Amino acid sequence: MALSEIRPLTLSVQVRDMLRDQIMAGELSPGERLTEIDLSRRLKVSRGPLREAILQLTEEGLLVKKTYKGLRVRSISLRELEELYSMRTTLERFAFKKAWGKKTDAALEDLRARFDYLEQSRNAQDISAAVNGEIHFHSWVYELSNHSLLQSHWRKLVPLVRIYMSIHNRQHGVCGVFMDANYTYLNLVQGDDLAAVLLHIKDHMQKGLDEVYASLEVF
Amino acid sequence: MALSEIRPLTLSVQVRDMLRDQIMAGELSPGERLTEIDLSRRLKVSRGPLREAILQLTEEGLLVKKTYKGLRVRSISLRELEELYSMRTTLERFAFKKAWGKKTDAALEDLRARFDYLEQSRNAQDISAAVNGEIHFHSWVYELSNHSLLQSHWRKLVPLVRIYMSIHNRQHGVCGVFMDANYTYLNLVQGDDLAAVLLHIKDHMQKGLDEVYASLEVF
DNA sequence: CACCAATTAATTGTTGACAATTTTTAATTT
DNA sequence: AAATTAAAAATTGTCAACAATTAATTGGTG
Repeated sequence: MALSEIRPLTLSVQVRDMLRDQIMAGELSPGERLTEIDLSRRLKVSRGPLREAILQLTEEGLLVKKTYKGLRVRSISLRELEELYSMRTTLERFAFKKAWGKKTDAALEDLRARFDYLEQSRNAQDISAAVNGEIHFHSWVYELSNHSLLQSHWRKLVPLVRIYMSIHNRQHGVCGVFMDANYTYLNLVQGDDLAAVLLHIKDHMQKGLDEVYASLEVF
Repeated sequence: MALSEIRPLTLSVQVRDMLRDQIMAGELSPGERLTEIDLSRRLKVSRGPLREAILQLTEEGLLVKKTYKGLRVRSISLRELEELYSMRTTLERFAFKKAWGKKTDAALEDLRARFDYLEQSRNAQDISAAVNGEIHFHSWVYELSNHSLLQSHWRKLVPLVRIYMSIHNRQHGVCGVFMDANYTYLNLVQGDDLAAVLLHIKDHMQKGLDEVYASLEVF
């Protein structure tokens, strides 16, 4: 078994992860103005590592920064929503093309396990766990593709996906038609028809987009 | 005319751009170990903004950082090369699907201008300008697609593309079969057959990959 | 001479103070 | 009272010193 090297947890990565969680949990609302001084006081950390954390979250698209002006939690627009879904469709279809030849029994067993975890979290009404589960479920194909550049682009997308999912879940509750689509997804992937999977992804994404569109009408 | 807001040039962005240029010009060779102290002395800047610059270049994939261990200029592998080209194929085909309906005479005129600039730079044997020109030429479709998320993923890819191009050019000189492919590309884009463009991109990328593969044999 | 341990040096991570810039407040004028 | 300007407070950007960790050196031992 290959041990992955562990590195010391620097403050800046701890702060980064902490802030990311808070943003995705909605404790810092979209559009909200943040100040470094306040954050450093609340997190009990000096501004050096805090600024490094902020810089990374800015690159991830969770924060927006303007020189000498300040810092805001990213707010979302319908346009960005549409872009996110079309981008994800493209990458996920590409991932399946790359991964299809690498399917093994063990890999499929892994996917079923991820599905079970997701189902469990949704049944337990645990929003945070459900979002994590959904991400983990859909990460499967990216990992199987064994394409590290593609994986890094998927990781770049994940924070946005999480934001949108948490919005969706807050509006609709954790139970929804999403789960049916995931079930179809699981069955198709276990089958032999790559084209059907690719088609389903397109439909599934479109359905998700329509749902969140409807949620946002309220705003 | 809409004026784009200008922001003060902070040290960290100046340092970031400076370092990126040096890496892409090959003045800092792949695999080379860098120390913050040395860099801060040479750039006459304290380590604060330097570290922010380093962090960003790390996110871009130009540098590799390990906690408490140090910093290296990213080195490249054949595997990463293959990944880069397949990723770029996927994104560029997606961009064309999005952009195809937005083609106008003005946009095509713009593309021709980018082609002319590229041709000029190559004829002048100016490697740096040629790489810039190639990037600018291929950025056209991403800009036309009007898909900002896609554009940000393309920007994420650009630094790697530049590295590979500069390697290619150093081995082959600035004149090569690339230019023929670009000419075909230009003509196809001016035509009406989207499918032909998509197919050409796949072929073009494969050709570029094969060429660079051959270059790397020497190593 | 090779090998190991302890010590020293060098490097990265963190901190608090200071400078540059922006925002807010207060005073002044019309 | 509204608008303008000047002072101040607050915030972001930068710096230099200190702590934590790693790499290099030295000295001893078989």
